[in-house]
Amino acid sequence: MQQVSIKDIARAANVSHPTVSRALSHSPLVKGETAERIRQIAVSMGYRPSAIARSLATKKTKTIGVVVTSIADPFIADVVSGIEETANDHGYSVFLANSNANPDREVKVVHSFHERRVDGIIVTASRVGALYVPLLSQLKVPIVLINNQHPDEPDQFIYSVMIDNLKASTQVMEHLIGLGHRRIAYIGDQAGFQSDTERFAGYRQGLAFADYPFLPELVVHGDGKPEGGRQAMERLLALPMPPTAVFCYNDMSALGALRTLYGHGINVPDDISIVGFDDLSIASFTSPLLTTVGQPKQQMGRMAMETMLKLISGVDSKANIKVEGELIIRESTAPPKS
Amino acid sequence: MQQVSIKDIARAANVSHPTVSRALSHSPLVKGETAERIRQIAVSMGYRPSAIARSLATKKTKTIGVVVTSIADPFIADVVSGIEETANDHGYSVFLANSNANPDREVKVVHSFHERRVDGIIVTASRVGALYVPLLSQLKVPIVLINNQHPDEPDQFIYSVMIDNLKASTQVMEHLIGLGHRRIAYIGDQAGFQSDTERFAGYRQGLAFADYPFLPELVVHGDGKPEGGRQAMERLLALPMPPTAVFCYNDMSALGALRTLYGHGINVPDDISIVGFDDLSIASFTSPLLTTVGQPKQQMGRMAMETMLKLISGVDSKANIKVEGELIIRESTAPPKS
DNA sequence: TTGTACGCGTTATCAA
DNA sequence: TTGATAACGCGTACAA
Repeated sequence: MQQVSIKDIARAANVSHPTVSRALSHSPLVKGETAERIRQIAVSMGYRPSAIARSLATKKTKTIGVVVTSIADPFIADVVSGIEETANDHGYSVFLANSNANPDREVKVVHSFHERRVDGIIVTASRVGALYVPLLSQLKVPIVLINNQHPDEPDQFIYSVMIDNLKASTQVMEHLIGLGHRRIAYIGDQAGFQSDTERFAGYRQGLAFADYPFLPELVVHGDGKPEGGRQAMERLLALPMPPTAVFCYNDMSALGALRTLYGHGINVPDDISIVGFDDLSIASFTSPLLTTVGQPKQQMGRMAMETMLKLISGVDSKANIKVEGELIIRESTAPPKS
Repeated sequence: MQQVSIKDIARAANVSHPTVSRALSHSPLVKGETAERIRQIAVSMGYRPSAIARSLATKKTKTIGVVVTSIADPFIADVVSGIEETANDHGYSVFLANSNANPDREVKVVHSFHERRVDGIIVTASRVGALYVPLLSQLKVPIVLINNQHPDEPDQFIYSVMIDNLKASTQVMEHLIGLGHRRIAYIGDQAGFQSDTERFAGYRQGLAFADYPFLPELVVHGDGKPEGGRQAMERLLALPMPPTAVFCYNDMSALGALRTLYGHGINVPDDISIVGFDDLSIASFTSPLLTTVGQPKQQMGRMAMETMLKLISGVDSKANIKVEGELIIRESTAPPKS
């Protein structure tokens, strides 16, 4: 008899298992005195309830599944950290699964979560969300998306937490324009990602507000990673008239851009200003420190989990939560040279 | 009847539940013909087995618990990614829990894993391992530690995967000395961490091999994070005779050191060479690119999980796996000036 | 206030 | 090759 069960305790305490069960869950139905005695015996026997058996009986597992495209992505890691913290505080455990943005794997992961009867599923930064959202809603468990890249499909079962990209990127443009920049470039992500689309819209809106012309040659695309940013920046430098400031889709791209400029001996921010997006922790340790848009990453995770808790308990919650970014001005932006 | 169970299938197929169970697990005991029919019905009814019920019956959950000090630590995130991948490939799901290096929380987490009856526990970079290792071994589930910071206590239940710090840091010293450096500083972590102790030992060994004197003033301590590295570097610069090369305990510290040097207008590597340790992805996007020691982070995660799988299946495994680091020479190291 | 009896959805052990 | 029946550890009506 490896694991001690309530029956063992019942035997030791000369009561029935239900009484033990009640005593341990602090039910008012059991006499305080005996309840106390039972609890002491439980502790002395090193009893730990089986969440498995409990789940089978209650039909609740107190677990939630978290799908990420990659846990090695620092942005996502922060979000997950917020989810996990809140979950743990409320007695929930989190299953973590990597999808690698691979549709087959995503389907597999969702099935696995289903079989484990998770009480809810949180998906972060799903790029192929559209593919399996229908699959998800079949499960009839609450689903919360964080920074969903396909917010177009309206589904009453889907809740989301995302940043207000438009507003934040408009602020970036105001900052740059306020410094006196006119030739401002945009290094985007691949086409079709909602966050890129929205940030780009902010870029154009900023230009429009200032009555500056939109110059298509100043818009190049990377891949959201340093390498793409590097190449995109090379293309901008090859222009007959390069920009004096560059607004990068995210910090990772900005890192690549910074790298290219360093390689060309171009000084940031004296020669060219750079702005990122995300405020990854590295942004505070580049040289120069990166001006960027901070997203409350951990908090977004917390909010997603709080939304989840409400949904699980049957309370309705705001379907689409928008959080605000914060422009963090550091060292990579300055007025243009002349 | 929300969830369809094997009983529902049994009814639909006019057989008994055990037969359904056997058919679905491809038992040879059931006639191929009926088995096929049962499986089709199962699919058409959208059946998904309940891992909960299965676990209760089999006493195996096919889950493992992963304790991390912080999932936002990029090193750990990579390791976890390796664990998760391997786990998933073998039908295991992973519970992720943050301990924040907080002993109370670690104990809570371990209890939670116990209650969920995980088949094994992997702990990464535990700094307070000593505190709850006894607690862990009580559970009688396999435990694998990754980069345990307290490998001193020999416990037959504990398995580990760690990097050969001594060897790697000796290589770092050989590289630096080979470039012609004589005044080489060491920026360490806080006292008591095994990896710091070992890397520091490599530092001294490297010095000894070259017959260079060990100069205590060239050893300063950070906190393993950029801020600590920054301050440590300031202290080194304040020396009457600053070093020409600095070996940093890890990349995060090196980032801080780089930052300080940038602030002082000191060129890396022309004026001072810098070496890190870990090869975090940022190391390939600093300016200049960081010379560092690569650790097979994902692979360490995979190896830990593979060890776990062996232990779970009763096969014994190597108790202490040491993996080798790899010196990656990039741009932050060069011969000293004169 | 406590005990009896049953159910949760599977697997396992028999016997048929 | 299949079907009864029990078992896993807990929660919960219902009865006492």
